[in-house]
Order: sequence, then C-alpha cells, then structure tokens
Amino acid sequence: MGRKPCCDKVGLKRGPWTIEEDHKLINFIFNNGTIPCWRNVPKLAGLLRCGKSCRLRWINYLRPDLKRGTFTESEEEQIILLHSRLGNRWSKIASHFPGRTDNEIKNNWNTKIKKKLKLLGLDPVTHKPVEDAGKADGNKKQEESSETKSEDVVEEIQVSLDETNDFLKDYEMLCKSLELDYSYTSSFSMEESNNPSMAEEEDSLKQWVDCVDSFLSWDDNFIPPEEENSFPPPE
DNA sequence: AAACTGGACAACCGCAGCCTC
DNA sequence: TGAGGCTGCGGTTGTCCAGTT
Repeated sequence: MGRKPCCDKVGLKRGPWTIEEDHKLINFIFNNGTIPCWRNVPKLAGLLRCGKSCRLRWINYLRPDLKRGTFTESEEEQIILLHSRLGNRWSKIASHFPGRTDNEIKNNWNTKIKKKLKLLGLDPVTHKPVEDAGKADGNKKQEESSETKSEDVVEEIQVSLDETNDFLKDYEMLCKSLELDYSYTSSFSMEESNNPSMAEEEDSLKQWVDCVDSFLSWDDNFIPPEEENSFPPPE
C-alpha cells in the first residue's frame, strides 16, 4: 500500500539553497554532463538534499541558459495568448520562451498577468470578457445594497469592453506572428556535449561559470571545491 | 524606528504518467 | 499484466524585501 517517499527525508536539508550547495551542484553537473538519475545526485555531489530538490534547483535557477529578469511586455502578451490555447500547462508554455522556466512563468501569471487581465475585463481562466461575472457581481452588490448600479460603473464596464476588443485584435496579430516562430529549441543541452563544437561549448560554459560566480557573489568564508575538478568536464 | 502589508519568487508537496522488471 | 520506481508537472506555501503606516 502506498508508495515510498521519493527520498529518505530524515536528515535532509530543506529551505533556501546556500551558495556552497549551488556550487556543489553546478560542479557535479559539469563534471558528469548528463544526469540519468537525479535520485543519485545528492549523494554523489555531497548534498544533503533530495534528488527532486536538486533537479528543481538546477532547472529553475542554475541552468546556464536561463534568461532571468522581468518579463517584457511582448513576452507577457505571448504568455496570455499561449495560456488561452494551452491553459495551465506551464511547461508547454515555457517551451516557447528561451531561457524561461515554467515556474517563472507560473509565478508571473499568478502575480501580474492575472491582475492585468482582470483590469482589462477578461476572465483569466476563460480569457473571455467577464460580462457575466460583472452581472453576477452586480447582483451581489444588489443583495448587499438595494441601490442600483451607478452610471459610472456602467461606463467603466463599457471602457473595459472596448479595451478588451483592442486586446483581442492584438491577439490575432500575435497568433499570426507566433505561427511563424514556433520552432524554438533550447540553446543549451547536456545531451549535446558530444558534438564537434565541444570546445566552443566549453568556452561558453566557462564564461557562464564566471558569470554565475559573480551573481552568486561568493562570500569570503566559502572556499570553492578543488579548482582542478571544476573544469573542464571529463571526456 | 518599528510594525504591518503586499508583491515577487524560490521551494515544497503530491499526483500523473511513463518505464522497467 | 500489474506493482513499484522515477521524473515531470501544476498547485500551493514559505520567505524575503520594499513600501507604507
């Protein structure tokens, strides 16, 4: 009955990752290339985390091809469009955005885009104008108070609907442009590490390590693992 | 200056689906 | 064929931090 937990949680560390843990994970992945089994990663990398946590950390934060930073206006519009087609399938949506993770897009949706759509009078779930919801809201207000809706409210809804129409037109345009530009493949893949341009790959990875080092901003007390093991990856 | 609040995002949890034995 | 293991995914929670009172 029931399944064993994915890992033995006793003695495992939880919560935010430290710089030292990040470095251990990065070094392990660079030294080993592909990760056939995340379950073994913590043990082999010397981390007191479960494999699942390591995978998540790598995918959402440490991967070299991550873009990071705030979403642009056009990115947000594309997310809205894709969400209208795909629903909450964040990984599918994320596959259309180089360097963006499903978690990042999901967070952005929940904190920003949802509100944006509501302001435009669109239902974030159905992507349709919330006329019905407005009526329902109106009824609710009627229940709360026998006062009828003021003209201001009606005007506000009308403006909202006009904006919605404009927005839907933009949708159509975005659709057309996206149809031409759906062929994204990740610019970085561990599986590709055997290709002829390995040297170039190493150079770019080296640059990335420097970059990571800078943004992780090593604290003075932490001594990175043995330099000779950190790079390059074994053949 | 301290307490409070809300936004942003990192991380965790549990389930579904695929794969292997 | 079904049970169990593993990964990936989506929902939710926790934590940090900036702005406000």
